[in-house]
Amino acid sequence: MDIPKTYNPEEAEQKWYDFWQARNYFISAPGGRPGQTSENKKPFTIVIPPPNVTGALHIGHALNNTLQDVITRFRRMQGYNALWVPGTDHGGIATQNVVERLLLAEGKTRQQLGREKFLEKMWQWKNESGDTILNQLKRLGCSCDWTRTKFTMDDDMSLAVMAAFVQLYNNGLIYRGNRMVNWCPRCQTALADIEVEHKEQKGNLWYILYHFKMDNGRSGIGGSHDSGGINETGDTPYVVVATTRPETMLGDTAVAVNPGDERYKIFIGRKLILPLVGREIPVVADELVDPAFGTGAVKVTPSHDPVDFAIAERHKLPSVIVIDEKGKMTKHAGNGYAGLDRYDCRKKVVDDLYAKGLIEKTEDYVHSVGTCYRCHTVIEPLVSEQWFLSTKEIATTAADAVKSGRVKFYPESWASPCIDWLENLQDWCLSRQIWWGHRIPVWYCKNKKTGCKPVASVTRPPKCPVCSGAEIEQDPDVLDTWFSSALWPFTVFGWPDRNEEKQVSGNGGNDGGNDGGLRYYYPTSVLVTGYEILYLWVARMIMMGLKFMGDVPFRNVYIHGIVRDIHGKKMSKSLGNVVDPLEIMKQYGTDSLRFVLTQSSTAGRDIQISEDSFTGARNFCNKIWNAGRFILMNTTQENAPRQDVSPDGPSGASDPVNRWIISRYNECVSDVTRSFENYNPAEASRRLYDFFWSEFCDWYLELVKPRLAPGTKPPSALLEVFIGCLRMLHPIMPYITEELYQKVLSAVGPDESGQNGAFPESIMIYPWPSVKNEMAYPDDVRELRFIMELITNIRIIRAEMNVPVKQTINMVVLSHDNRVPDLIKKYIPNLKFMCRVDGFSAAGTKPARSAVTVIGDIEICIPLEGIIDFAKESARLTKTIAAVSRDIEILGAKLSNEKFLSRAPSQEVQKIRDFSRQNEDKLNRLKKYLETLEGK
RNA sequence: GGGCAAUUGGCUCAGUGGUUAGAGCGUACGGUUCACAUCCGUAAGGUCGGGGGUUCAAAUCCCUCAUUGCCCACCA
Repeated sequence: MDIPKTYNPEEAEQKWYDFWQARNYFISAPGGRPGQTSENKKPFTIVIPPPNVTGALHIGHALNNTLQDVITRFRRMQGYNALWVPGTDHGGIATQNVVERLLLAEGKTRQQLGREKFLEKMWQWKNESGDTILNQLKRLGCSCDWTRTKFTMDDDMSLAVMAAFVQLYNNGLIYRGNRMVNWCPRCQTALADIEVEHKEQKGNLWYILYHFKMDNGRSGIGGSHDSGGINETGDTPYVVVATTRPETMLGDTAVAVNPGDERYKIFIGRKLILPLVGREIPVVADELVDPAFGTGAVKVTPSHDPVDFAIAERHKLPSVIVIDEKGKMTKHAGNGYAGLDRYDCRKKVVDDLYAKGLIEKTEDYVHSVGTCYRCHTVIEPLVSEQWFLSTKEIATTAADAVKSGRVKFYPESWASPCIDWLENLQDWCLSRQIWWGHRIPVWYCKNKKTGCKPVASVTRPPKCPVCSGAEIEQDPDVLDTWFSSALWPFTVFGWPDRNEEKQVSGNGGNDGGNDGGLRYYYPTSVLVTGYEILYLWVARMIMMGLKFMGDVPFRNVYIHGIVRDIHGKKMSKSLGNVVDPLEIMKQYGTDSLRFVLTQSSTAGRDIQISEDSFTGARNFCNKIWNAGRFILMNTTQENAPRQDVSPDGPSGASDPVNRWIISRYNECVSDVTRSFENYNPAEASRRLYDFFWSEFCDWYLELVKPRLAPGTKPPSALLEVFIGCLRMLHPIMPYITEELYQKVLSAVGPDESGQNGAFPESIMIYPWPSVKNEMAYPDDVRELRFIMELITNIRIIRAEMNVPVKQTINMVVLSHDNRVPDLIKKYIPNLKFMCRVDGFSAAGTKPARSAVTVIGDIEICIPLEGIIDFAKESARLTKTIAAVSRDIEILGAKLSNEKFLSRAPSQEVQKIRDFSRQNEDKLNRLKKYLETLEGK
């Protein structure tokens, strides 16, 4: 077969992706995929963390989706009815912002367009570019069931969101209230607490004088202020308050102190005159005030600070709104300030206070300010009427589910932050003052006189259902985009419509995917996601899943980190350190990208990569490719095996080399399977890399070469183990494995029956390799290990003694084992191979027997028998004994080498003696310990 | 202020009580007709952040300190 020297990814990728899709391999229904007879397979389900429709595939998506695909493909091969549900999220504010920016480029705003027209634009944009990221996922090889693709604002999905809202509303868990919320002045909407990002910012702490109202009515401004927080010495006593936001003082309605603070006790209840404004405000006592901060007296601005809001509620203080929803000062800010931007106003207030001598001092102060997670504008806390979800009850249930292990986290360390968050959760502000999203399904009676209560309903009632007559209007706000996301694990399966249907039958019929399979697929098996949306999304899904489905949405959560550049910096366009997965796929192949991401993804930890990382992966692809090339060059229709790995192949059982590689292969299967099952694909990929390259290629293929004389059949293990490796590599590197597998298929050709025997039509549906314990050959493994060590030692000695490669030498091998001569004959039977191993290539004229001569035994021998017998009591101890006894074996080998090294420096000899002594010590201590055990 | 994670060779990372602590990249030396120079062979390079403890045995478990990063919090 004519195979190019290097693997060409681009050629293979599109071809095989189309091939898989054409055969419906990705499709899953409760009864299996179309054309598949129902086999009572267990489901294995993943729902995608839906990327925003705005998204273009970045490296984070690539990591997230590669991991999901690896797990899905693995489980599918393992015999599960594997389903990976794809979809996209409407992305609320983020998406609206994108379109608003586009509009702005045309010089328009959404307000100018109006709600209806603007939404048309949104949909138009969504329809044009919303599939971009899904197509990029296909490029990445994702084996999603595309027939189930969902969008959070699809009609059925929207209805489900409405239904969820109405149910919560009717359960009394959703309420409308005037509360302090995080307001983004740029996005012009409320945000949930979790959507606020806190950033350290340099600022100032201004110490402002608030004078007491004098009995005679004077405000006392202009008095002396040479002392600290309180001044009563002059005729104008005052209190000093510290603030980082002086502009909010215009809305102050009190000054608060801690009730236990002796300094201020006598002032509680007295009146102050608010500087610049002249309003009378009281001094109140509240526990929330920290006496140690600033002066211990705090200004209270109920409208613009959450703590102050709470204080005001307790003390029934009035509130004055001085900042509006655009971040500008209101008319209540007073003359000279109204209409100013909040920061301009801050400056002016400070200037004015200075001018009046009312600022005691200014300190530099670093504090964290809340910013909008979508546009990074500084949040303004504002009181406004919003919809809230009361979370206490459902969050507690969710926390319990995590505590009891109904949801397991990988790594476990993420469980407790999740529990903590749930247990301290404040009510969730659900409403957003934007247009793109699920409009809140609450309807108000237009007839104000009747005083009808608002009604929540999935569909629009024709008239007000309360007074059954008046026109109605819908609440203008939309729901937080994360509300629909929280419902995702069951709405994608058709909730609520099919909630009841399939409960009894369990394994529903094969109706080609019309049935969402809610009860069959839910709870899903695993959620794969980054830790950055643990609270935003994961915790909320658990709450909603338990609320609506009565069970957790997923049994396992695999948390991965974020991808950083090689210096540990976050990737960003402005830093220019972005690794573009599309570019990587183009340059190195999709499999290289997937391999790097899989291999470096230790659960829960960030990974650092640079473009260089992909060179190694590409080389690995090429290694696989060339191993395949070599094997295919030796495979024909006549000599090909037609079954899974077996020692009974034509020349398999008779040759210890094959028994060795089969044993090692079996160990590899066992390890890799366990790693995948434990959600550790990184470990699996490293194990495969090592086995394939360092054992299969470096040793087995080299050992096999001399056995491939023209006219002989290659050992069946050669092809069988190779295919086995391809199968295990397939979840990680789907394309190259399929490409090579297909080449094998055509080399093998159909058997007598006209079929490919045991070989399925695609590696994707080839059942996962099983461990065959009956094919473990520990004796052969031990012997081969010895031979490999021997050959390595010969290489070392040659290199150390600067023996040119082409020069043949006489070697003496010392061993304590008199089977060694036979072993060497057995494994290195002919001259050609010997020369290869030794690095002789051209001048290998001497026969093997004179190149390697074996004599004698080693001198060092410490009796171990007694201890070993005793140690049988404990496997752990046996392991230790094995370790120590091996120390001594190696010591023997080193001492043997010493004889070769006729010019070995005395230093080296000393090293060996030290080593010997250390091991004797180790052994003696162990002996002692064992004796004490025996005594007990 | 609270919490979590990390600290292993020049770099990026594996390694959750037991063989001589591993790999990739980088470095040095040597090698290509015969699957692969996207390759092969060999080497150098680590007192596993510091200190203390538990243990026959510690990179691994405990305590403590240090440094870095992240998350949370009503840092006025």
